Amino acid sequence: MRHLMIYDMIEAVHRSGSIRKAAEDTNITASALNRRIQTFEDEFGSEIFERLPRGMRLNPAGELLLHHIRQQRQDLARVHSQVADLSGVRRGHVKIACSQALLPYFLPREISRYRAEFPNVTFTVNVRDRIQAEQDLVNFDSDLALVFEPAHMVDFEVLHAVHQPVMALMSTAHPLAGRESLRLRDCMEYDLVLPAPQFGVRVLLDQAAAKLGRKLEPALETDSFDMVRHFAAYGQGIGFQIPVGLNTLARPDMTFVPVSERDVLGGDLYLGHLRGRTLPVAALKFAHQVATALSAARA
Amino acid sequence: MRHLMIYDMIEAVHRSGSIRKAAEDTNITASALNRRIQTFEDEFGSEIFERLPRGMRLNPAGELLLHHIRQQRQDLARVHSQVADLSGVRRGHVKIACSQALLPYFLPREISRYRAEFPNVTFTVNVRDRIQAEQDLVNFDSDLALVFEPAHMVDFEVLHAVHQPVMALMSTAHPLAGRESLRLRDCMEYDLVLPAPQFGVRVLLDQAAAKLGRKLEPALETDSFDMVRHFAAYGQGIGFQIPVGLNTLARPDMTFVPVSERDVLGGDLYLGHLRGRTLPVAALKFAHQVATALSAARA
DNA sequence: GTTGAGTGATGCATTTTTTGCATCACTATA
DNA sequence: TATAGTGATGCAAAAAATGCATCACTCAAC
Repeated sequence: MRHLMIYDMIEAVHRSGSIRKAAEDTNITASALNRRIQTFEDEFGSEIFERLPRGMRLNPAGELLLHHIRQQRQDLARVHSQVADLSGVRRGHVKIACSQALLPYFLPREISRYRAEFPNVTFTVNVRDRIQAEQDLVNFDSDLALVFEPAHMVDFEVLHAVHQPVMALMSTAHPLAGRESLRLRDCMEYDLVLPAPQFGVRVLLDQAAAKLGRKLEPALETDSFDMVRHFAAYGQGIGFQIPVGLNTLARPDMTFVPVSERDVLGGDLYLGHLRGRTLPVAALKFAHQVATALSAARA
Repeated sequence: MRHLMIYDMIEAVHRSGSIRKAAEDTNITASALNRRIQTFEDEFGSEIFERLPRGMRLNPAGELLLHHIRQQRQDLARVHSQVADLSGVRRGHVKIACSQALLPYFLPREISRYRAEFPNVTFTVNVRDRIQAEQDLVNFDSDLALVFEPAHMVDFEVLHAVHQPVMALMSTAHPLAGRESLRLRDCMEYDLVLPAPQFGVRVLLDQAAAKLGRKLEPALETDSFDMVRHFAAYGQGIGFQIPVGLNTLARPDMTFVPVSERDVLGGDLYLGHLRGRTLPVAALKFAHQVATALSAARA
């Protein structure tokens, strides 16, 4: 798409903040790039960059244009994807922003299942918290977001939602292993290993503890869900996670016990995309597969 | 926007159905145009035109692309409009598809009121029936539609709706002139002048007559609302129209009497745009003005 | 202050791309 | 079977984009 090169150039200047740096990324001379920008501004009818002594910065007009550029590029990708689908071969690239819990089991399984059928579709997966994920959609950095307990949902259009109770995880040797269900106050008798306060599971647990007039004092607090699992597996601590982040078969040395909904209500896992967007076929069909898988997993 | 020239060329070829004809419209040689199309198809990754012995026709991939082109052009117009608004001067072009009833009084008044404040905004007004209006929105041929009793409303996003009772119009000399309200069967004693069957007002009247077990037999049936008004003014016939298509001041020789809602329920006049679209500032603000005017007129 | 390293802008020669002309191969229609 | 329409293409000319060298300017460090 040679005729859209100017858009790449504008984005490059925006990213690097200077024509000279952007020129390197674009494999072009600074003078050529400079004149492309100038010519474009002439045609566009107004400047899109502020000229600062230290470089270039988008002005408000440029910000509006940038959003248009991203949107139109995404829509072109959608067209490409649909055209490929016309000829029976599904092609495309799917960008996903997701909560950490989806990383270890769920997404790898779903992606490889999908790629078994459509090997020409490639994926990008980025870990994003509840706020960043939505921002990613707005900036067209991601096609799909899969988020536990999202924050705003303003620009978020829900494709599918499933309820996720909070599960306690522990070594099979743990005194509480084998119970059908756990009360939160039972857990608090033992060492706790909790995700950092910004994560959805932690927010739910904190709220539940507050309701009991208690405060959770974790033995280990981490921003890595991997760490939570491993510490719970080898130590005597109790970790917490939602079902989609767990896999019974993969961890015979661990037990997963639901925390009673009388204490912790659980939260919702949302699959969605940017409000009003038309997804490329590849992304849309993957979303359907994920939605089906989520429903099946719950049952 | 030189870099979007290729899109104009593609549309030109699509419209004229042949490279040679399109070349004339584009002020370019057929050979140059031909090679631009070929180069584009190479970059795009698939052909977008079928080569027929009699010319070129878009293939399915081309249809998808064409829709993208129109959409992105409209979105660029939106950006331009918003950028102009940034500098305080509102610029832009507003394309309106509307029912015939809006033409004589309502739209001219609103457009000139708007242009008094924003003289740099220009307008296109096209008369479209209830089905065509929605199609216009889908093809990005119109920004706004103002339709009485729309048909599908699938791709139609409603900005505003007002109820419009059906009014009977007649010369002040007509025997029924001066009544506060009319029953449909009273009208049927006299010559009727009705719009053609596809129009909203007619549909409502036909339904009402059917409910009475009668069938309307107009003395004059026409697809021109102008004709309805004039015939009713000079002859002894009774015409029908919705309030927004009438202006008491402009026609002292005519009387407008509401038809009882016990017979004819009236219909709704909808203002809207293509579902999911972001309108240019010029169009959006005009829509607000129209919405306000419609509400005020009803009161 | 002075200096130096960074910025964007610009004149000019060179390279690349686009265009126009002439012509070919093909196909319906009369 | 002639004819008038279609798209495709080789080649030279025109136009556009690029690269190099350099200017004018700002800001931070000395």
